[in-house]
Amino acid sequence: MEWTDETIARLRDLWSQGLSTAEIGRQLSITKNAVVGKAHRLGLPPRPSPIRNRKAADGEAGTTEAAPRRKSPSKAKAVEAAGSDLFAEGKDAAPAKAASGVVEKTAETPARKAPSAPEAPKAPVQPVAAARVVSPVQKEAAAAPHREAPITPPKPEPRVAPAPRPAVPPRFSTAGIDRPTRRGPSCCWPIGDPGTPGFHFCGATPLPGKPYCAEHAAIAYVKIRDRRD
DNA sequence: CCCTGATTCGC
DNA sequence: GCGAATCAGG
Repeated sequence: MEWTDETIARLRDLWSQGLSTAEIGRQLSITKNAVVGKAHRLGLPPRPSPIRNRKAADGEAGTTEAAPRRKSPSKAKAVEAAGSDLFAEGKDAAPAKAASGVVEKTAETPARKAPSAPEAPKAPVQPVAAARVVSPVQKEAAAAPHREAPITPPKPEPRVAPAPRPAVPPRFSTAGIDRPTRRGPSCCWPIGDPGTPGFHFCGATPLPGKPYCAEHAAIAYVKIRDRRD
């Protein structure tokens, strides 16, 4: 995966908007693992994860286990490697088991529920805008690749949801982020890193029904259009 | 079962 | 650095 400044910017954008990793991955045509991995490397703020930290609050009894989370995949290998030592004889360890595409990735479920709106995290992250629900459209596009239209290509049709004006009430200090002076629609393409002093939005006049101006809409949606396979 | 994100580790 | 494999909670 080529992590260009563009893709990273989009990753950060989508990430800060609270989209799920899988969703981000879909929009970027990468796996959620890639998204999560990259997000971590970028040091993006972790979003409420389904799994709790085993010891969110310490002070419990017991204790000796500082970090027994080491099960890790290496175990399989360790067994495989060291297996010849103890258990080699009686039975084969049969290390292969989970490897088979167990859950896989829900390849292309035709009818997927729209990504539920992520709850606002209490963490110091600030959702800048509502999540863009674009998946259904994508699915639609992908679901109907079979179109006999040699001479009459159906209208290009924006593959993105209209995305109503978010109009996010500034509950926290937005000082430093230059907001559009007027209240009309403005391009909300993020410039810079959210949370840093220089961060701001494009602010140009967006395309009708789109959250971005022509320039950024091209960047934002080209991949989506391209990703349909 | 499905979803989710986190972590590890081979590449 | 990257991401698949894996783990683990809801």
